[in-house]
Amino acid sequence: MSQSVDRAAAILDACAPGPQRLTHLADLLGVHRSTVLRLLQTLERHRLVRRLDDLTWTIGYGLIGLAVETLDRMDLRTAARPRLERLGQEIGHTIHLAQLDGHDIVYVDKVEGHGAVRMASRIGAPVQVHTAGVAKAILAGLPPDRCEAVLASATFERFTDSTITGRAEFAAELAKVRKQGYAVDDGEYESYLACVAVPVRDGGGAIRAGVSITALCAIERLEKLRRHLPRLWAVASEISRELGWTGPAGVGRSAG
Amino acid sequence: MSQSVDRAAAILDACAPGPQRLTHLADLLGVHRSTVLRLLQTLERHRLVRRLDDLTWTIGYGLIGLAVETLDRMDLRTAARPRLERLGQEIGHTIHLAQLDGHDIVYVDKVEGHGAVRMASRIGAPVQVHTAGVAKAILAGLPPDRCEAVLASATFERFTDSTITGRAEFAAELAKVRKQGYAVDDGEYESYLACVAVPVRDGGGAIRAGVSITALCAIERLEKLRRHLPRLWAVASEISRELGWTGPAGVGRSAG
DNA sequence: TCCTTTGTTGCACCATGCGCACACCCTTGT
DNA sequence: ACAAGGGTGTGCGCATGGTGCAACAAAGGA
Repeated sequence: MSQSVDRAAAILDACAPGPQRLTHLADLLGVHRSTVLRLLQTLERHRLVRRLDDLTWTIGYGLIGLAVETLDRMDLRTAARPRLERLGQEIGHTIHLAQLDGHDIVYVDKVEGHGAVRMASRIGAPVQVHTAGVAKAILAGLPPDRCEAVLASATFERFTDSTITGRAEFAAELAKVRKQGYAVDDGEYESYLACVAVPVRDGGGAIRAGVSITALCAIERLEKLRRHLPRLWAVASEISRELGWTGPAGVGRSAG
Repeated sequence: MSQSVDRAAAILDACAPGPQRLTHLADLLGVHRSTVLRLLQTLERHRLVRRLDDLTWTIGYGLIGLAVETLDRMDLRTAARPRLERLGQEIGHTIHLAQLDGHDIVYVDKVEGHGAVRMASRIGAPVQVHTAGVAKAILAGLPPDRCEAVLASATFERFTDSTITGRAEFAAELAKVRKQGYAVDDGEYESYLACVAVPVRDGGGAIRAGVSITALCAIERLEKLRRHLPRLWAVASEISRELGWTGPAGVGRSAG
């Protein structure tokens, strides 16, 4: 492990929520401000941070460029993006695409809904594995050992009255997802949000990703969101095909 | 300067174009593979890189999250995004938003056009300062010393027959931009692309950003793109107002 | 005008980062 | 079945790079 790189990474983490002063970063890291300044100067040289006019430090465009270049080259996103944009245009709700990443599930794409309210979810951020529809859609399609590995770190924290907090109860929920071919988040993370989600298959037919539609309950309750499932299954299936999957055609539990 | 952080940053740069093997990164950096492995392990711990199933290394979701979080918090982007999406929806061409960053100009937002062809421009990437319309729109509005500082590193490389390669010629072009209130790229970078651009003002009235419309000449030549200028000036003005600018209302040279 | 805070730099010291040697794993060829 | 080649991963001793300190500069507020 490299201590200097560790510190540099901590500086980057600290700068993402907003520009930070040198002395604040030194306090945060517990090192001398001359140490932080040298780390910042090296990060600045690579455009990973930049210094603003008021002498605060923020994330640099070089880092942003690395992230955007990486996202632009992801097959899953390339296959999904135009389809998610069209779907978002049609139905007007927030669309998420998420992918398994080791023992995490992360958002990899997002199409904002038409309404005045924006979801706080963010590309690159981890998904709540025990509440998010898209997480359940993926977990339900994983081999048991892989599913267990992802859930090993889950705390099953109660967020609302609807949150599933028991592991046995959650296993039953996943069995239900496998049976019906889609997952839901029925106010389990935020009581006023509802979501339906379906899995996306990779070229080998394995489930590594999922796509979801989320809406405010005040705008569209879960029952009405379910009406979009045929369309969502179709989108998932198209994405899966573009990734090389050659399984059964059509909508429903076999799709995606 | 920190040598370890320098190397870690070089690893990140190398991974953005695509996943890389350990031995390749060691060759690239000219250090021992055990050195690279330890740097990678530290970067992985902070989710700045991730290891794929085939043991190659790629940019991690943690880094992507830092970038997206930073972009999401930028006032300029927040003000611009819904307006650029609406404009893109209306006219169907690629829209760019770029901002001055020290002595560089970088793309900070982009709305893809409707057509089958996608522009290679990328958020976070630097703009060609002597050819891009959006760069000329910004440069024309800078104080002379600031403009010179940006141009100091420009090479005025000839890309097409239309490229402006003389500094005096370029100064004349900027004078023209000031006079007419908009800039163009008339096949100066790629012969088959045309673009119109206008500046965006910050809260204090200074010009630090610009917005542009780009199209394939085969779809819409420069003369027709000019017809979108009233709409583009209006968008730039709205963005400027949301950033706190209180200057003259209306379209034309005074706008944005 | 003075004090405080923040940012910056040169220098000496020591803790960390380095490469080496070895081990392990996987694939390919005989 | 075994050997060879290529790639990855780790423990350890040592040299060097990263560190904090002291001093200085700049800016802002009392």
